[in-house]
Amino acid sequence: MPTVADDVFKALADPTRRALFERLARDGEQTVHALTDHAGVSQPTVSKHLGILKIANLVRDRPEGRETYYSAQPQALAPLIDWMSLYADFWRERFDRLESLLKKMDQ
Amino acid sequence: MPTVADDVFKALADPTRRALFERLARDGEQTVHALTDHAGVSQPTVSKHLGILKIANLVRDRPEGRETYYSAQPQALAPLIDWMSLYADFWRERFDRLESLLKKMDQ
DNA sequence: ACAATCCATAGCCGAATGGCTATGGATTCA
DNA sequence: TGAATCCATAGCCATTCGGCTATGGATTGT
Repeated sequence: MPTVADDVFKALADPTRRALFERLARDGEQTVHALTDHAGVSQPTVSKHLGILKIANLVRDRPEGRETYYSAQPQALAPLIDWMSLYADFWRERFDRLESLLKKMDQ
Repeated sequence: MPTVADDVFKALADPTRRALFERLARDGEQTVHALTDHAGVSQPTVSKHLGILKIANLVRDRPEGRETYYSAQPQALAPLIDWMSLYADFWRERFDRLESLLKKMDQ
């Protein structure tokens, strides 16, 4: 059953990609070069990971001259929220807050 | 950055494993044999996947005679919620800022 | 104009992944 | 007791994955 959530789950399954996403979410839009400086892997590897994150809509790119600025798109986490909502009986409070935030941001 | 969330993300990255978890969460505790009947893969493959889910604490096994009953442990999703909540906070900040800005502009 | 920088793509490689069959121990049934 | 069932493990194989270097187009700086 390949779903929409599949790309997102797979994209976030790798620690390097999660770190890239985390950094973009925390520190805001930045270039591939800036990301590479802190990623601990080569620039082509960073580019490849960003490509996978982009397919999952977790990041967005904004080319500007010879540079490309990437930024996080946390709304792309929504499919995960949807999927987990089926099993979320336990942490109901935390979850409700998160979900309503996402819906607000989606508008 | 290998975190606690890593096992959970990796475990859920595979569609077959997600389907197993979904079925256990939806229909409750059941044997490997019952799971195999609906998984579309062989029994050893199901067992292997269950092993990975178990390492991530997403399922629990209860041997009984020659059978083994598995059940879902949705609490194991908590690390994912926690991870995502980091970005919920991030969103709320920005959202709150935007909201207050809009109010100011409205005056 | 030339040199340097940024980044994406291509191509390679070893390790991990997800599937299978074969097997065998443990249990249950006839 | 003997046959059948349940399930985990082992071992195999093809594919995917995550890293690298090499390269080259585009842009920017000198």
